[in-house]
Amino acid sequence: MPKTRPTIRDVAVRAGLSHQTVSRVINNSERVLPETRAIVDAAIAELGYRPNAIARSMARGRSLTLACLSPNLTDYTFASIIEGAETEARQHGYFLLSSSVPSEDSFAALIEQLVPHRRVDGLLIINPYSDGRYRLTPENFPIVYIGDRPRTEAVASVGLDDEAAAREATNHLLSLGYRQIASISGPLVEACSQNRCKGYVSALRAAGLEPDPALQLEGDWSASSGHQALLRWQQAGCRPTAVFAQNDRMALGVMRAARELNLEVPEQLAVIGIDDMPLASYFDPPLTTMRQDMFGIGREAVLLLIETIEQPQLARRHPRLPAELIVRQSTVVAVPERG
Amino acid sequence: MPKTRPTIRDVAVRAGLSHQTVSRVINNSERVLPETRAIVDAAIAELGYRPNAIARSMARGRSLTLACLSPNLTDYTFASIIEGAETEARQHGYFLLSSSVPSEDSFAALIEQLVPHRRVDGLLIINPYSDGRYRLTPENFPIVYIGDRPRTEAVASVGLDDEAAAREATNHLLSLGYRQIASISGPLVEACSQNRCKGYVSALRAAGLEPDPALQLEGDWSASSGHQALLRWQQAGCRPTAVFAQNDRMALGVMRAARELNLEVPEQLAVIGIDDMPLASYFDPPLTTMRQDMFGIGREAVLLLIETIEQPQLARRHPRLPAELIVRQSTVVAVPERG
DNA sequence: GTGTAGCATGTTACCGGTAACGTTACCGGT
DNA sequence: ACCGGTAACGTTACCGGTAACATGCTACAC
Repeated sequence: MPKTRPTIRDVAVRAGLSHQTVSRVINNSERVLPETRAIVDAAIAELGYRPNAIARSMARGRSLTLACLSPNLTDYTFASIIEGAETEARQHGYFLLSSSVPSEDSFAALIEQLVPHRRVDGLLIINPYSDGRYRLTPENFPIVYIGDRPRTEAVASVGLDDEAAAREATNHLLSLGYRQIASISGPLVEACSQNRCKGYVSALRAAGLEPDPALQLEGDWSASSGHQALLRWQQAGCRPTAVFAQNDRMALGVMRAARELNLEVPEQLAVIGIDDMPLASYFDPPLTTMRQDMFGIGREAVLLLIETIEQPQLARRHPRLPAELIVRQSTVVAVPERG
Repeated sequence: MPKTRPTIRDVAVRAGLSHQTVSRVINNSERVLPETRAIVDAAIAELGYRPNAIARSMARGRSLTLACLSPNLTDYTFASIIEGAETEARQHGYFLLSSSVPSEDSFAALIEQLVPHRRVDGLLIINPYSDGRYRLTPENFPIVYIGDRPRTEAVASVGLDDEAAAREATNHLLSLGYRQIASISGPLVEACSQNRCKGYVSALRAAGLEPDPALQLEGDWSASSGHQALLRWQQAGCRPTAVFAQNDRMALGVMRAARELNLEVPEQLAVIGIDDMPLASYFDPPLTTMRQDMFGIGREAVLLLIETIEQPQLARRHPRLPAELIVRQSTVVAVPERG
């Protein structure tokens, strides 16, 4: 039993053929007689040969590896995107390196390790505009942005249809009769937050309501920022009857603040979020939200990236995926059990 | 401006030296005169040369890549472990492929793609005993198990000190005066669940109490299994005054069921979990739990794996990390604000 | 019968590094 | 003066594949 794995030349010797013929067989080339192929296949099976992926990458000049750079790996939205991307990548014969790059510095350092050294064939970048990292992305290299739409050409992107999702969330509240609808956004440097604000405003205007600037606050996606927002409205004497939070965590913070203020949800304050995070249905009360298909966004991102790698001349696309309204008890009082 | 990146030979020509001398410089070999090194460094800088990682892997026979195989990437415990592992790996010059392998089949397929093809130098396997995947792990290959302790030798492992964590959780409830303490475990096929049960039982015995089998149920880590557990005890006429759930999600399910049964938490039912998941402090009420350092477990796992790769002769270690009690309002009634 | 096209397979070079060994020059000891 | 040792650098082979071109054979047209 040999300690080192057999190579393509070992198989060739065993089959009594050249290593090039073996290469043709493992690459499904046409130019091989069926009986020759059978001989090679038998030799491969007998020796337990598997082509060395590194050597293949070396010869082809492609690593068949992609990387996904995310602010962190633990946030459920990012993790879902990565899971979707990883699944799709594997189906296309690629592997995915997913890396946590909290700061611009770590982002720059990782780019330097991945791109000039040819470790990966392409990059997926989540939330490139959350800080200055978009300025550090390499040029003339296959890249797909996830979340925000690129401000430059030659980079594809994919994300949620933020404006439509926000409009639908706001319309849901409007259809239930709420008129004093407050909004808490993500950081406004992110186009994603801006677009959700747009959707909120346009839904109000379409209903004949003029958006009140005092009812619009900027958060940072965290539960505590949602919590603070409601307290601030309270202190300012605003009395919203409903809150549209641009993500579920902030919505949860709002509900926590409501409890502290002895406001019943949804009777005195309706709350809607975006995401449908794992335990949203276990919140108190269960959270109405716009479900985002983050897994699907990750898959789509990889499809776009592979397209960019294999067909560089194609125009870059920017698909937006729809969100789905999930009605729970944070906007509608519980209905009696059926049956 | 050349389209292809410069190679080590381009640098050699530019420096008027051999490519081997350039190789010595980029590998910090001793045997180079300082002035020669300066010439090479200058040539490298002028050409913007970066060593090709793939070629290096090829020549050295090592990919400098590790893989982490996890049932999924979205569960916060797994994601934290992966983030810790990825961070530590990068600090040691390795990259980490993290893959979602929900089933035994996908696990086997991925192992086949990674190991015989030499894509990675070692494997991190999360929860190998949650199903039969431990039987599919390759032999004579560097592996570290995360979670359960291996039933075979030659594999290192790292995880929480489950028994101690469970003992401390139970002791916390005992110290508050609770005596009817129920327990809901993870799947009992996982050693981790078994060990937490052991800790629970030993704490009760140490307090002079005989554990009641009727108060011990098996869950599956999901919130709904925690929910069902409390309802089942209720139907069976059991009246626990406190519940130790082996993770936070099940604890959340218990609290949801308590609300449906109009049981006040913690006045009529105290609840403690394990993990300290991100929003545990935003649960209603905020959840008392044993904080698990999953990030640290991931880091430690990579250290063990690199040790296994680089010093195969060393005996395998099995460190266990401690948990930390985080007291919140699900076991202790809210204290008045200080100040 | 011969030129030639086409197919199956072989030979050689190459991808970009590293490793082993070779060469040269200089040094000190006797 | 001769020898052995060693530092500094060069030459060649090699890692395990792929790509381009070469070869030998068969079939067919003229």
